[in-house]
Amino acid sequence: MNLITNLKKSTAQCIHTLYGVQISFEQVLVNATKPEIEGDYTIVLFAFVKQLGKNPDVLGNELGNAMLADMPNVLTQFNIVKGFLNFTISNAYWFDYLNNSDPLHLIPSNEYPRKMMVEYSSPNTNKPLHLGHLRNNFLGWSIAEILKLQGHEVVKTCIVNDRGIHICKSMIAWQKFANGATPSDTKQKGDHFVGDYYVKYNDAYKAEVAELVAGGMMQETAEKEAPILKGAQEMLLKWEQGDAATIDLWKRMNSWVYEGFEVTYNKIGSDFAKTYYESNTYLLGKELVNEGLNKKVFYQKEDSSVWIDLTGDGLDEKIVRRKDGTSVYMTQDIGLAQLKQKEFNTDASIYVVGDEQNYHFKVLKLICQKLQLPAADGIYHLSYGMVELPTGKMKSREGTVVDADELVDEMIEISKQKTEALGKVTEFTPEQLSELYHTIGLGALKFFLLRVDPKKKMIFNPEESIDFHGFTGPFIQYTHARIKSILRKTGTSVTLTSNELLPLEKQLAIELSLFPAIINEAADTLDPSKIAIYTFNLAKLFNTFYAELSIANADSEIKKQLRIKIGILTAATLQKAMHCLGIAVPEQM
RNA sequence: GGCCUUGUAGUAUAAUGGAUAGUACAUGAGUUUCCGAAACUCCAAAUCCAAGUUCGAUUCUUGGCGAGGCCA
Repeated sequence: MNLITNLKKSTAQCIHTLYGVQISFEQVLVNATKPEIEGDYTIVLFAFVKQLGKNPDVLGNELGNAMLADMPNVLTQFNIVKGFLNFTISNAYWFDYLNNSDPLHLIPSNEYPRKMMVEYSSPNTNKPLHLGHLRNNFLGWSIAEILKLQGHEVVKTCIVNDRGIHICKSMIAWQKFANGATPSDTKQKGDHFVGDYYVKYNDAYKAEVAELVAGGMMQETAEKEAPILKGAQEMLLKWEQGDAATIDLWKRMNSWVYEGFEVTYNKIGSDFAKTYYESNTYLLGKELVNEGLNKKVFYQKEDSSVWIDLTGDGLDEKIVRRKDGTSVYMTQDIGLAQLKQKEFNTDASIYVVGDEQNYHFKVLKLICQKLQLPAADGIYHLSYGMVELPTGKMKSREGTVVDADELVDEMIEISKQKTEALGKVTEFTPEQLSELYHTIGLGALKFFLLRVDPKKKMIFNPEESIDFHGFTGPFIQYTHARIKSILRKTGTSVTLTSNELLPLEKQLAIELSLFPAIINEAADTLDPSKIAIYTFNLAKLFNTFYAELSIANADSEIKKQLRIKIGILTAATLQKAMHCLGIAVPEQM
């Protein structure tokens, strides 16, 4: 029951009755009319002009009149400008829309709910979360909420990269340099504590390499022969053999990291129905390789390594088992995909992973399809761009990362300062205040990371603090708080009686009516930035409306009732939309 | 070397092939006796280059230049 869809259908229908030509309603282009031109919605005629061999003005007139007759209660008039057919929508339509809209049911219920999995976050247990992880976490959480709002069932999962040579590096550094120290000894968060040893490993490694080179060794050889690297490699072997002491140390250090992660996840609001650990899943997929060989999806080379030939699909040949029988990342991922499918049986599975793995996921999906794994077609890669510094890529090895915990704390601190400076919130308890600072600080941060198209890489300048004005989270939070403040004074029970709408009132009704379509678009394209942009436009429009027209002191009681309803719907829409971005909106700020 | 992504005002961003390329920050000029100024109003400023397809190209195609990534 969406107006734009109805306009498209009517267009297709009228063209059919007028000229006997069948066109699909989806190819009709309907836009919002430019503000300078009279009308609300515009149909672009050019496409049909050619197809029907008609002059645009003649076609526009015939089509316009036919559509007026077809939708008499909705359309009041039309005009034609240079091949654009502009319709004015009746006030009665918008009045009905406002009158019938329920702030608790802004999104129509879904006739085809599905079960979807969103896998996101993917932390490493050798370092704390950084800004790139935040983008990942916010995107994953947001997509999950958007899908939920559409009525789907969503399972959030996380795969933790808790094994491998990089983990052994921080382990060996801890053995060598820590003297048995623990996070509680140094009063550090466990993930930061372990991350520091990862950095220490790299410092020691560099020093050892330099020393070997000074002793006359070739740089390349030195990089392979550094004792601390040898130690880490040995440790990995022991880990794989199940050596008790190694496993103990590994468990101990990982538990420190998980304690730290939990604090961060709580603070930023990430949660998971199930967490998978690579240490449990890295051997998965082995039997799938044999199965693939039997099905002739894979083939074996003379050295007994196993491959898949994807050249027919425009890709390369890809190895799935090395000649020594060990598996590769791809094999594990196929195995994990199968396991997740067994455990949750979802219709679709969305992986939130950086764009450096675009190729990997293309291959993963293709292999799963060729192996005919169930739901292989439902694999989607939500690919997002790197967050870079003005100086280039962030590297945790070199300590050039924007730490997630530090950034979050800084944002909370800034929101505290700004709130105190404005001095508007006076009767809050200390607990309420600290919750408010958290809401605003995280709102600014989340909005900042989600307002950009995910696939674009973004540059973050730590020197410039994240804004609180303009296209930002706090701007929208402020708009919401202001509406709520007014509604507290006017009350929220309303009866609408008049069809008359001023231009700004109508514009708001139009903007509000777009919300369900925006949610669908964001879900279809896996792009929360669509919602951020919409939310900003709605808030901005309301602020203009608010500056122009009084609500509580409206000229008449009729107008007051109408504007209160607009306020109620705007606040509810802002709240829902922001929730989709993982951002809370305060009642006061 | 092969493949993928990307290039819009000083900066950051938007635009299913459609009207005069939208918005924010920063800059400049204004708006508080009235519902919350974290707000509102106004000024100035941009599609990397070249060809092609089209009634129409920021968008599609090809080539060049720049940035980033993946596979060896």
